[in-house]
Amino acid sequence: MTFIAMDNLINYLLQFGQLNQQQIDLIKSKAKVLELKKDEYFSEAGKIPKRVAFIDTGILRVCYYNSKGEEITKYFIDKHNFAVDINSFNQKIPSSEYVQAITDCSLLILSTDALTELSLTIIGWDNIISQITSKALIEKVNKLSPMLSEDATTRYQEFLDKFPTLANRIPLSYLASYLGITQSSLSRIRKNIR
Amino acid sequence: MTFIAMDNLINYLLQFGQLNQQQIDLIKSKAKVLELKKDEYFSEAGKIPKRVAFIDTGILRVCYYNSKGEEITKYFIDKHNFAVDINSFNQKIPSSEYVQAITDCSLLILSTDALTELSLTIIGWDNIISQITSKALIEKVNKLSPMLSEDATTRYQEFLDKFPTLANRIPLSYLASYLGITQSSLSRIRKNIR
DNA sequence: GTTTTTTTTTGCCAAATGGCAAATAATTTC
DNA sequence: GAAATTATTTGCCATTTGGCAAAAAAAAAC
Repeated sequence: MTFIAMDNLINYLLQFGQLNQQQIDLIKSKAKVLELKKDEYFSEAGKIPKRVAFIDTGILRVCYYNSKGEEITKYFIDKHNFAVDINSFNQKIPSSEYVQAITDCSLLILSTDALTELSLTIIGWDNIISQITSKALIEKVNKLSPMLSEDATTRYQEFLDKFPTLANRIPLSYLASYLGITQSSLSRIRKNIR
Repeated sequence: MTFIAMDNLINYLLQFGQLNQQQIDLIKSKAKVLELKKDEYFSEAGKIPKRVAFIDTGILRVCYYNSKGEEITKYFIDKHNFAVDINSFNQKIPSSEYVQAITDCSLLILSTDALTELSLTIIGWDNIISQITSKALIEKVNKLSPMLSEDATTRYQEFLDKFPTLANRIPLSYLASYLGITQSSLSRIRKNIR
């Protein structure tokens, strides 16, 4: 189990740069397994993030409370991606977001200290991290941008394409706020699609 | 003129890391002034980007054609920011976006070659660029994300707040597609606000 | 396996936005 | 500066989405 998870992490990293066996072993020695049950939080608003997670299995969501006090799901993070409030993590400032498991999750955790050591030890580590960061952010921008000009039904169907099994297992409110519509509207959209 | 522009670039970079005088002089020697007239393109879809621009004065927009063939303005880039299709630039693949001056612009250009030399010569350059990249992308995500749950009038007013003088000087179509609404809807929103 | 609580659906109507075409207004061309 | 072109506004009506509350369904607690 743990073994496969570590390999998934290493394979993910190898997409972005080369690593020799010694470096791979170092990374594996620093990564710790964390199992989260559905609904448990990986990180919370108000706290300075002290670790990043590589999702081996499961799905997380990132959410926050807007100025009207409504809980908004900002995005979902699928397995084989990193989860962290990158802004707060880099700047070492309290996060304004919650990161929550919406299914049972198996994560690999790298602490700030571990990341610092990897950065100091592995030539090219910073470059790998930098590429991963910008790739993830570019994907978010490219996902969000067209959503603005699509109608809610289209946005819902694209969510279904990306997370086919998820729609009926998570609270309607998570999905509605992500899509930018009310719960009742989403409920009607669902009815019309069937 | 040029002098002040260079200082603006250097001051911008210094927000993200230290540079000594020699490094500053090197950067200044590599940056070339480019003046764009309103409506001219800085880069075009289909071409591999070969340079980045620091906007000294003026405003650019990034746009693309969606699957319906509609031209969508993805975002506006204000002065004292970098403009580039970061994804295509990094991956050296053809861009899917146009970057166009929507006012007369004064830009400082860094070519791929110049950037490579800066990267090889200046310790910490890559880190500065990496920080700038992720900051810009995070800002875009944080801008786009709440727009989904706002109504069009609110989105328009936020645009007015950010670019107070621009709204009546650019084609309605640029703004409407950015806001995710039709031209006629935007026209009516304008009328109602007055 | 009831009871309680939470979530989702539905009805009703209002408000927002879209689609299309015609009318104005503004800009460009000659 | 008149004509032609382009951009914006407006009218009309359809569709989408919101707001609120009640009903129904599902999930949780006992």
